[in-house]
Amino acid sequence: MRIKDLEKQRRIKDAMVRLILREGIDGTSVSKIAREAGVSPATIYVYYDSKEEMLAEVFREYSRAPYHYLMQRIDPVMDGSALIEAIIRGYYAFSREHEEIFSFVEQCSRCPTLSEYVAEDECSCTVFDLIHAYQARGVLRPYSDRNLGAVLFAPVRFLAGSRCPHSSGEDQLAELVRMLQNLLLY
Amino acid sequence: MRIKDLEKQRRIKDAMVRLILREGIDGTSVSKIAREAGVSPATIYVYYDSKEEMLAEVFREYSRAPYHYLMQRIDPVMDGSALIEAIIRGYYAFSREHEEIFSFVEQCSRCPTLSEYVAEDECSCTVFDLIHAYQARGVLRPYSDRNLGAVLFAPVRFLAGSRCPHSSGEDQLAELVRMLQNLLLY
Amino acid sequence: MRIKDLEKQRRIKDAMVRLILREGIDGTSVSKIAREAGVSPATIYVYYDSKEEMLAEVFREYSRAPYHYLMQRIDPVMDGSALIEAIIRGYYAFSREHEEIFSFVEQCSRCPTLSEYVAEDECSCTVFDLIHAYQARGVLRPYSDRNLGAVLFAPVRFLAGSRCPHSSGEDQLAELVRMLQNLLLY
Amino acid sequence: MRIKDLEKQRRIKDAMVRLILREGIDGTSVSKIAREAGVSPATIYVYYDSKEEMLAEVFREYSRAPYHYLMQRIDPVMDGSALIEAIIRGYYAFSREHEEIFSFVEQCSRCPTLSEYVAEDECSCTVFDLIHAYQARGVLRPYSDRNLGAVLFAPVRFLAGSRCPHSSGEDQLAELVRMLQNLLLY
DNA sequence: CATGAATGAGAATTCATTCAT
DNA sequence: GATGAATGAATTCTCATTCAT
Repeated sequence: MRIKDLEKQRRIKDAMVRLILREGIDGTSVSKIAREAGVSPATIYVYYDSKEEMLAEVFREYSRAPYHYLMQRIDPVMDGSALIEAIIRGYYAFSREHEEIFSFVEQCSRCPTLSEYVAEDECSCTVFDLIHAYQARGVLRPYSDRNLGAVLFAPVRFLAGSRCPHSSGEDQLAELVRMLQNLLLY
Repeated sequence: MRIKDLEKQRRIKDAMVRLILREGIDGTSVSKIAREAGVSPATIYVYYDSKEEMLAEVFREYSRAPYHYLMQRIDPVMDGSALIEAIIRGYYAFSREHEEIFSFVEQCSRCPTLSEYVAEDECSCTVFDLIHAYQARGVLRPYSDRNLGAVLFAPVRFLAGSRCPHSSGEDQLAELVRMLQNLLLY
Repeated sequence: MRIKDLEKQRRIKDAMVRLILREGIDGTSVSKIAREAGVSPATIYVYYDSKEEMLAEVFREYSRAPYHYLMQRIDPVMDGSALIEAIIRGYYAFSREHEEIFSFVEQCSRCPTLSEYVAEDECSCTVFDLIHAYQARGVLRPYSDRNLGAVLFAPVRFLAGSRCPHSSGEDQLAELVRMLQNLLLY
Repeated sequence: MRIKDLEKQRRIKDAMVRLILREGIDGTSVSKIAREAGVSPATIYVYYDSKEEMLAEVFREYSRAPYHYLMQRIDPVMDGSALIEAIIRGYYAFSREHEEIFSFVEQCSRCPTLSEYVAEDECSCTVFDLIHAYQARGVLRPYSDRNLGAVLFAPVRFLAGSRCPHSSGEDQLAELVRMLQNLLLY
């Protein structure tokens, strides 16, 4: 027997995510994925039981990705101001550097049949562990996790999603950082 | 004759939006819409040239809906604090009362093939006209429109989209209102 | 709209039955049926909800066919001897003249997923009404319906199914007729 | 080594026959058989050249099974009456005790692409050798083999195949035995 | 205007089989 | 001998759309 080719599975996953960025979840078929990945449609079913399961599984996996990326750019000795800046900029940077993953997760989150596979707050939990520490030290105001998530991540998602040509992304982001520092720091 | 026509078109629109809430954009076909609306598939093509155009047209129309709804609940003589509360609560109320429309617009916004049909800021422009007035009067801080939109609407969209059973929506919302009042008012 | 073409439905049914005679139930696919019928595969789904339902429906319909055919060749004033001969020969004649239907029903009857759609005795009930009359008049021995069915029809089915080149079908049949006359008449 | 091989082949055969009872010949695929047998699909091709050949080979083998079973329950010193009873009851008993094999053979017999692999009369030849002896001794009437086969086995096959809940199988069978004794004995 | 019938193209998935180990 | 991976071809079925009435 041939051993399972993890490299092949990666190609399938990448192809899927790339296609979904280009053509949307509803424009992405198993055969297109197969063609893009350079395998036979049947091969995809060696790795996943169905299209739905494939989406769900990859969705689950990639949901954590931005927060993971984020955490690698955060140093726990930062002061509160730097922390907020790092979160905002890190999250935004991820959306730029991993556009396909970002768009993929966004689309899955909005899809009624998929959204229930992933609980948003499980993905971001390590970030919140960190935030809780800053709250405990009296650096960050003690807002609830959901609202913190709402004001920290949702606005960046919005900026990332709706590209606006007549405004510099940098200035935009800098302003947003300031706003959230005002809001969240003592 | 005219009334009957509009009535039929409305049934089609409603059916589509209802279906998309239930089964997602990629689980919604023309025949299903026709069945749900109680018309023939062919009839849909009397009113729209193609599925894509139908989605785009209704997307365009409904994109404005939440902001329109909002404006009806706002009185220009409110003070800044009440204004922010009205915006947050109004937007949230819309997401509750018109769940299908809300979910439909969300899904279309994330779909690469559809999102370009609608420029987000055109939808909310009347709200921003109002906000500009409050900014001019020195009531609201002079943040850029994009960031204002980002912090006012995106967080509510997030709360509306990710139903969280173990937290009172009301408390959540009240806190968010306070946060944004702190952030945006002088 | 075009009106439903009963002629087209007949072509589909005929094509299916013909194919199943030639290639067996497991060698018969929807596309093959469509090609044989000269329609598009999709058209088949205008008339039937699924392949399974199509088989079941036609099976149900054709299960009665041999008995119906039989009854048309029987005259209630026949004596018992002639009745038995007419039943045997009529049933056999059907198997010759409608080979595809005969084989189709046989195959469906043996298929676990289909056989439950049709109760054998409902198909032959009019024949048994007749037989009961002859039994009541003391012409035919009062054997149970199931065993009567078993000895009247099953042997003919067997002869019809296993073509035997080195024996004249006619002599065979004549002997079988005599046997059953001996068995069933007083 | 040898034992292991035969044991594996047996598992494959059993799995196939079991599946065909449950899901019909057209619902039975090589992979399903492999899963049911606990082997790899590829392993099946170690023992058989193709699916078709596997079916044919097992069909050929199992076609003799009921008659073989039968012969073990028959004592050549029985009188004619007992012989007939033994044949009917033995054949019926086989259909009960080896339901899968019985159904498998039935399905294969009706399948145009398989039926030609097996000549029915070769399977039952030892039974007919016996019958011929009884005929020569003037115990059984000298009907032709085909018609004898037709009235002895086909009716039992019919009873075995169409389970009838509202009639005792035992009474049914007893009556059938009597009928055939009347018919075949002097 | 309205429609059910019809369909070519394509969807997801499974098939029988072969390959590489 | 035995296997899981891999696949081209085929499966059932749905899709968006058009046609004829």
